[in-house]
Amino acid sequence: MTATDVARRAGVSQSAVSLVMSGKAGGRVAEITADRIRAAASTLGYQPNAAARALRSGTSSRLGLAVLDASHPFYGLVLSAADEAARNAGLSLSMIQTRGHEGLWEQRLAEEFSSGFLAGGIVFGERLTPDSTLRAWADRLVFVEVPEPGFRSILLDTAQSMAAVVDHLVGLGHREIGYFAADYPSAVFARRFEHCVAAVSRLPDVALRSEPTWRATFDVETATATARLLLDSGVGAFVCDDDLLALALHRTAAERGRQVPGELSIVGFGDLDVARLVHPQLTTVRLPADEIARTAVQVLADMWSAPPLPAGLTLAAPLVIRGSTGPAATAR
Amino acid sequence: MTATDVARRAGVSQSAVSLVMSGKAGGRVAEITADRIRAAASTLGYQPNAAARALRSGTSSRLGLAVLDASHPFYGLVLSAADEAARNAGLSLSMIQTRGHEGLWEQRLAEEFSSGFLAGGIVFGERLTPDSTLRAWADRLVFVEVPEPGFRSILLDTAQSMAAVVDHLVGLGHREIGYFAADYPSAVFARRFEHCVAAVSRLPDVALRSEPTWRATFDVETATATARLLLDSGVGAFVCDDDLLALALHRTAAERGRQVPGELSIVGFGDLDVARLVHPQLTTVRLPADEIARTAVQVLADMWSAPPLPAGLTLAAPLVIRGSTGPAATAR
DNA sequence: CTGAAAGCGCTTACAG
DNA sequence: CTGAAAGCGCTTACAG
Repeated sequence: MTATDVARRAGVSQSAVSLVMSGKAGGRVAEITADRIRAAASTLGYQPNAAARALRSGTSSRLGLAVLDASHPFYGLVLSAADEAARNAGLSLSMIQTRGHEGLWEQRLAEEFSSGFLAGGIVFGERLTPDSTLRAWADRLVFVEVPEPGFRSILLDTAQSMAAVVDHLVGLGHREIGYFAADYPSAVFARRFEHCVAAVSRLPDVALRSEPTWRATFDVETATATARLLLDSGVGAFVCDDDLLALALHRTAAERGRQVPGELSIVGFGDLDVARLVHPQLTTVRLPADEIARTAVQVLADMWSAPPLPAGLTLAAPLVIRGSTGPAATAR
Repeated sequence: MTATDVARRAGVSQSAVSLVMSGKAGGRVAEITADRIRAAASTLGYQPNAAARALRSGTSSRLGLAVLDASHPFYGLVLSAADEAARNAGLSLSMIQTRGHEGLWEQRLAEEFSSGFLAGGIVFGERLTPDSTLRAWADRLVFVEVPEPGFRSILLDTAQSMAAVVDHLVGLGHREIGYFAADYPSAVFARRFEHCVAAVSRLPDVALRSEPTWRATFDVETATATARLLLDSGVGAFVCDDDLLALALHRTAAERGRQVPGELSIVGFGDLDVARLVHPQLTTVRLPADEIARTAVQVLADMWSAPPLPAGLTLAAPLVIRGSTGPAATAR
């Protein structure tokens, strides 16, 4: 089933079929002829061959989305939102997971660009290696959450978020704040911690406590083991790099009969659905997955259809106050 | 950067480059020549054009994975596991979300087959429409969780799982079991409910209660609203179509001060990470995302390299007993 | 407004 | 063992 088959059936040339099917017929094919072609294509169930189109034109209508870890619920939200945004823009979406593809995902993405598979790409929370082949496609890439010099980026105002988190806890009377860190090398978490340090250092009489052992991967067992250390520390308020870590702490506290928020305040990062599926519900920083995804898709879509947006955009990540934070025990 | 460039640099023909790069040179190209070609390709950073390859050969090394809803954590696990399994088999993976693409995902998948983009496809929890264009690719597709006549399938033994769930609850003294249903038209949930009905009907003196209003989408607000109805019913044990529904019930019970498992037993479906991030941890049926994904990838990989596996495989989905189920209040 | 033709970068018989 | 050549199904100047 090729354009030639459709052309034969409609009694026209293959070129005419191509023009009509690709929507570039405007004024170049008589409307009545175009109708005949569309009817024939529909009858035969014709679908243009994407490989041939990509090879010949070097373009496609597909976006690539690179995420750290497809199994983390946050990226599920991103993926779903990006899929919808892409569909609305007449594009389709292809995901690539970078974790487990270290040193390979850039090459694979580059290969898909040079093959004409991808029109653009969105990279979440990753940096490029110094001599990455991807650097040749700077005009088709958007980086999210971690800025990459020379590329467009969409950042989150986590400085602001952390200031709100710290102010909230201090307002509740907490003077010592612990930090529960994610044990991954990603720059995303490094930035969160730095911003928390900065937010605390604005205030006199407030201390941020972090220990080398106060870090965990998102694996439940590991996170739970670390959570026990945090509980033993006696610190009354914790900021966590991720909702999953916050929930591990939340659960371990419940298991030990430590009241949340009476004896322990917990703040997460992400605002996953599960942040509202525990009691008390989790106070957390909302990372706007849908807004990020929509914006990233739009930045790419605009690259070839409208004046470019500014190279760097920063989105707000607001603090959502729920039940897991409360007055410091000493303040009551 | 094409094969011709590499050929020029290595002083050979473009055909020789193609043979070497595609690994089909065995005995047809002198080893010393092949080395020269690989060196030249490496120096130039050559990567074969996938679109040209797909167009010419009609084959690729990419699998398509269709899931209902990329934002549900379960599919994150599936995606991540399938990605790893595909990588180990020398394949890559492309995801498509069916929710939001109703009536379109089949067409898109078919288009990718006919374009030579996809070597095979895995379809999760979906049925084909009667005259789907995908039916032409029966030999490249595997259906998961919902059988599709004429296609290979990987099923879960949910009949067995539900029997274990019901026996567990009955063993704890529960004689009335409520069913918290997922409000989606998918055959997946219809099967779970049927199997639960069958499991209960084996036993005298045990009743399954389900009401038209006892159903919810996975949206936290909706699930919570329904959970309140369930709590009002006075039923002491609930089987839920999904962990997310179970957690909504779990949380709502905690909010109202209803003891779990003292006054209410809850069983989920899925065994997501979050099932262990609440207190008490959730008793649930473990859906083996990793095993499913590995098996599906292997079935497809074997299609073109080994004797085919039996057309239908059934994997166990074991009950994992944790803290959210306990003796019936009346039994104590 | 319409069609014949070149060519995208590969793979793969085929001839040497 | 090596290379010249056809052809996958499109897009896109180009000629009419």
